[in-house]
Amino acid sequence: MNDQTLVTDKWRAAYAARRLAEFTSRCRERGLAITPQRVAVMRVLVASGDHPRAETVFAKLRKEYPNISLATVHRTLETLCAIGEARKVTPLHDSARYDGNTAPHHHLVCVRCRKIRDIDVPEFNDLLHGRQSLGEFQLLGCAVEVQALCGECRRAANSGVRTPNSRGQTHNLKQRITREGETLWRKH
Amino acid sequence: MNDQTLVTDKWRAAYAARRLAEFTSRCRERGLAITPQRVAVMRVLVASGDHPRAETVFAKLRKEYPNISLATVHRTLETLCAIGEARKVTPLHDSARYDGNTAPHHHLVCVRCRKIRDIDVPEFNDLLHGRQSLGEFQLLGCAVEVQALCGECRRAANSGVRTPNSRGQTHNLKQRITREGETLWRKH
DNA sequence: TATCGGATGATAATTACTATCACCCAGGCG
DNA sequence: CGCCTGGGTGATAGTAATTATCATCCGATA
Ligand SMILES: [Mn+2]
Ligand SMILES: [Mn+2]
Ligand SMILES: [Zn+2]
Ligand SMILES: [Zn+2]
Repeated sequence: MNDQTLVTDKWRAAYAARRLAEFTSRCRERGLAITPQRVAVMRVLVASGDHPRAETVFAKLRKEYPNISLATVHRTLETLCAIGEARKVTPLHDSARYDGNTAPHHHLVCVRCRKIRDIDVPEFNDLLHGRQSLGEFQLLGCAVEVQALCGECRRAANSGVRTPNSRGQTHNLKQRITREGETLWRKH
Repeated sequence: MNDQTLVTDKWRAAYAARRLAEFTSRCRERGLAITPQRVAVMRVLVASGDHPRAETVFAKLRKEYPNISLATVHRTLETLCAIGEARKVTPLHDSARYDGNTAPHHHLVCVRCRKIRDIDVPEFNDLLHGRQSLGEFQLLGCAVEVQALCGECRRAANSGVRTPNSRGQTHNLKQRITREGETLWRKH
């Protein structure tokens, strides 16, 4: 883990050009219409090395498309994630989750119901190998989040219920999800 | 990384008892008042193995303290994090952050301004060693989040500006923080 | 036990989405 | 190329999760 581990702007620029070139055909494959807004959101996102939030993408787009709606930006970003053209860096961002366990440990997270279990993998506790800094950054620690499907959700997924957070053309169906193990209903 | 990596309920029960026993003296050291609400939030949190959200803690507390306020629960949970008696599993939960880079990579996050930089550490890409499951969970992947302080924030921290998210006795001072690199002002 | 500053409860305000719905336009068809 | 049609969009209302405000309370110390 040396300074080369920081991804460079140069790499990203070339990567962005390639991804953008493929984008319209990817939409066509998926049956998604190629609208100026959709392309623009993709272009701004893929050109950003800073993991922007919807507001930030919106702000950049407004200069070019003064009439674009923030809702469209939110929708489009979720669509891009759903078709695998983007990812959310913050899959657990919907509400803050607290932990009384201050011992060093890591987490196993069900991507569907967001159940979180503690795991203790000694190997994960020294991933930084005592390294104190990386470029301009002073390193403080690291957290491993293992994405998984819990038993309950695996069964549900197999029986054909769609996974949550996969926004698509059908926003109007209710889905059973569990949050922290409690069962509740949420619109999607 | 075998099944023993899942932390057991038994371990947690013993751990919870110990943490709770130390709690009042820890508050005293920090100059924090020992209120029934504060102790109760700590007790519920440390007894929970499920990384609850504020609402969930609130629901459990209400049975015992019908008059406790949800705001108090939010405040107290943040206080516990600030003094190191708890941690937030979701440090980036405040707004969704998107990434146009779908190549496998991991992230370096400034804990203060929430800048996120890509890092590519080949070693991090095989932490699961091809393992497909853990207990009831089907493993899908994993993400490493390296917590750090960026250069700008390190300088700010050294010059005595308090870190964000450290709720304490002084909620009423404004702080300069940057979000995704943009500079903005936020009340605290 | 009196004092006082931090803590709390009630509630208003804010932030970040998410739903609704009328209208629009991309893409298939002739 | 000019209609059709359903997904896409903009405007806006609604919701969930905090966060701020402030009068009142009460734990800590003297
Ligand atoms: Mn934990
Ligand atoms: Mn990234
Ligand atoms: Zn699950
Ligand atoms: Zn920073």
